[in-house]
Amino acid sequence: MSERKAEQAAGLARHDHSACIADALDVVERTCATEGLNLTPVRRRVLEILLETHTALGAYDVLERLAAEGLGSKPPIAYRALGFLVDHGFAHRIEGRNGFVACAHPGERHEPAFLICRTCGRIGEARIETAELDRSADLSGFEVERTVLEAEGLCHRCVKVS
Amino acid sequence: MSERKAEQAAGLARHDHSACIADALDVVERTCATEGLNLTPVRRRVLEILLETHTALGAYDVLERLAAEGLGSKPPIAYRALGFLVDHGFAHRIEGRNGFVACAHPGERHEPAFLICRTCGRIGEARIETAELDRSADLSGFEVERTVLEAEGLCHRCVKVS
DNA sequence: GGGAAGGTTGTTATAACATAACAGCGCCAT
DNA sequence: ATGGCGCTGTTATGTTATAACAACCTTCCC
Ligand SMILES: [Zn+2]
Ligand SMILES: [Zn+2]
Ligand SMILES: [Zn+2]
Ligand SMILES: [Zn+2]
Repeated sequence: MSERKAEQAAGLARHDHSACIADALDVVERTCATEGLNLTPVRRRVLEILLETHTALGAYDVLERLAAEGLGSKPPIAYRALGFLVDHGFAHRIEGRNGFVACAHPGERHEPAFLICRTCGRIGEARIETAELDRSADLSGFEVERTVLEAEGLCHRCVKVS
Repeated sequence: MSERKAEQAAGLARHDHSACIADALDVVERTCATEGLNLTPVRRRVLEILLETHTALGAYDVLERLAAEGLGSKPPIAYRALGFLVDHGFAHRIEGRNGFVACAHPGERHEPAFLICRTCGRIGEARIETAELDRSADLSGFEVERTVLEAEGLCHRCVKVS
């Protein structure tokens, strides 16, 4: 340990969001192409909807958008598309909010960690760090398969305001 | 950093569970006494119910038990008691399961981390380690207030079986 | 072509989780 | 005694998620 560099969480800092969306879509399209995944119109549209904002959207929020566009109006439509995106790492579920965000690092194998602003709802995605938990798990003979790490607090903007 | 010792997660290892329950109840009772908290019959009973098992119970599981004992039959009864326990650190919410567990370290100020077995459902509670996340948060100017850390996998028993 | 298999969508219905809002009651301090 | 406060009781409703099955399409094989 020691000199590993932490990096800024993606999504919270000022950035070119149009490029952010275009890049993500591009990576997901390529990944689906090379891995034989079927990025259907509904799935693609749900990804676009998630990409519009760095906040967590509920399945029913997404569904409302889909319905307005004639792409489906029943819960399973939204849940299935979201399930596809989450299963393949193109989106993540935010447990603390019963919601979903587009992945900020699609195509890179990673375990995500989130910084969630309780005021404005914006979410930054970092990479995970669980060294001590892993040690604790080892001691218990526990085999970790998946880790949920969500930090709630105030983003740089909302800290100033409060 | 460096020589900090990781500890085994509480709850997964073999232990004297009767003592585990009695100790927890005792600590909570003392804490309530010294802090002027009102550990009412419903609240105490809900804590006991949670303490019976190191797995996550849903609010409706708890409610069923309460109802069978004539202590209340409507959702708010369970949610309010669970809310009290969580607010004062006597129980924790497990986001990934929409459930609740009794705290394994009541009375000690701590941020919990959980090891959740996907097969048997047992949950171990460790203390948290988020050094790198905190660094990442700092870089983003993010002020962390609360952290959810839940690792899912196989406990030592279930690893052997599979 | 016929037809089975697999994958996606469409739809109904219901399950599971959570809270708003208000009424009533006991306690206790003014 | 009465007004405030904290807790419980209750109704009603809101929100999130899934089971189950029907319909349709493409692919692939006979
Ligand atoms: Zn962006
Ligand atoms: Zn914010
Ligand atoms: Zn125990
Ligand atoms: Zn297990």
